Amino acid sequence: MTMETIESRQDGNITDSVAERESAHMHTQTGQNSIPTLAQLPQVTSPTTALPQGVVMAASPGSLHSPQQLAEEATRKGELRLMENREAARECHRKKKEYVKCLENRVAVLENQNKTLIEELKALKDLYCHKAE
DNA sequence: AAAGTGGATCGTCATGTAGG
DNA sequence: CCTACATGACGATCCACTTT
Repeated sequence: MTMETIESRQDGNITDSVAERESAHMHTQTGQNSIPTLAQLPQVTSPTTALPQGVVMAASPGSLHSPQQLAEEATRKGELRLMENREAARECHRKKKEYVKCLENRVAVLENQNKTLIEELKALKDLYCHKAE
């Protein structure tokens, strides 16, 4: 792992608040038959998409000439790409987690339905047997 | 108390895909 | 094509819990 990674790592505190947000959202997700696909899950556009400190907008491309300027531009682009992908990964992880929760929810619902149907079937069988006697 | 372990979260890289 | 975005895979780190 790079130094940049280590320095930019965050404590679990942030994830705690995210978990809270997600569980709050879950309670509104009680629709039975429609499990959205991963791609259909809602985007949460966080306000953190602003450029981080230290990432400076480039001058217009036409003003870059020297090798040094080109190198700086390349570095800047690399940093920008990393930052954007970091955001994308966060969002992707969040969506995946939500998707799994949806699936788990669905499993619970189906298990309940199954249980109910089994009981219903048993009751009907009993009824039928008694009538047959 | 220290070491070990498992789960959760995050960041990075590689790759696929859609839109311009 | 090129670019931006989404996502799977993977490794690093943290944290809570258990074992020694």
